[in-house]
Amino acid sequence: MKGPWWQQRLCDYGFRLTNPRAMIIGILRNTEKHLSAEEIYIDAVKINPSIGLTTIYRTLDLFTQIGVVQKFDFGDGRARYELTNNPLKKDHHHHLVCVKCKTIIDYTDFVHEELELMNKTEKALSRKYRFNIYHHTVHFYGICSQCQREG
Amino acid sequence: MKGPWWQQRLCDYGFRLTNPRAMIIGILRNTEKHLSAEEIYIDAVKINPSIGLTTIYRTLDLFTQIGVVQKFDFGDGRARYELTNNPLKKDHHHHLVCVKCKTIIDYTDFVHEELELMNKTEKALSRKYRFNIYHHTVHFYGICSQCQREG
DNA sequence: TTAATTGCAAACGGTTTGCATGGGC
DNA sequence: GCCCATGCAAACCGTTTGCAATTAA
Repeated sequence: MKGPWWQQRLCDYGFRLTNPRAMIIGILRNTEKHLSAEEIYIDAVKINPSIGLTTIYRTLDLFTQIGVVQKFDFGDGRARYELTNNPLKKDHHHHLVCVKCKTIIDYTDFVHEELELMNKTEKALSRKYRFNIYHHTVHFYGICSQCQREG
Repeated sequence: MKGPWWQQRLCDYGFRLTNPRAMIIGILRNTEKHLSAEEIYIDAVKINPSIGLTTIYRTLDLFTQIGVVQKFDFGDGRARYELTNNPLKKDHHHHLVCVKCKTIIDYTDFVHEELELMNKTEKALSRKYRFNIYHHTVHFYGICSQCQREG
């Protein structure tokens, strides 16, 4: 085979389980959470203690660029990643964020209605701007009830 | 007057123009851009050379919490701020982001339709979760046409 | 005279980079 | 042998914090 591994077809990755790519995909496949690079690293070390955090970052960056994983920013100062089309995930990224205490609420209200519009918008934007769109986020920012009470 | 300045009514701020609050509001009022803390600092230094970056951060954080400014994260590693209800701004935060070259496109398509749904959702979420919502963002992530071409 | 505000420098924390080593065709 | 991949340590960079000094009421 010629060229770096990620330019080859993704489905025929024939590497060992201790391989960074295999580990990261495996870890992300088995969780419903949004894992940070460090959380993935902690899990990866259990499989292959000699892996480095740098490799995790580099692999995740590549995966993000080729669309295998999605990178999210929840405003807590660290990026979070999840596998594209993970069947375990409901895959809705609609959040209520408190700008004071940084609490994040995953809301599920109106998601159906929103998704309908989002998908329609996504299609139209893809066409118009020739973007290959992987995912979207909807964030509402404000003050939670707790913080309102505390003035 | 008793208590810290920000617990007093905001409209009667009677401080000098070299005061951090006055400078930041003035700077944000006169731009259509999303400024980062450092960009605001650079402008502020022109008015009052003795101001420190720390004060900019602290003031912006307070302004964000009391709703005077809105804090945005565009994924470029630095926070960006803008004045709430700035008449210079169209105030729509709907973006297309390329995960490869980090290009950001402000799209205006479907904004009317989206805003309608967003406002409806905002009202319902406010009520249900007792959130005092200031603003929202809609982000689509993917690969731009340029980056698709470059493989 | 008491509390709030500020600037400086240092710390912090997540991420990136330089570089030398190691591994796979 | 030649890329490519990897780990380590150090650098990076936006942001936060400790603290002493200053300012405002």
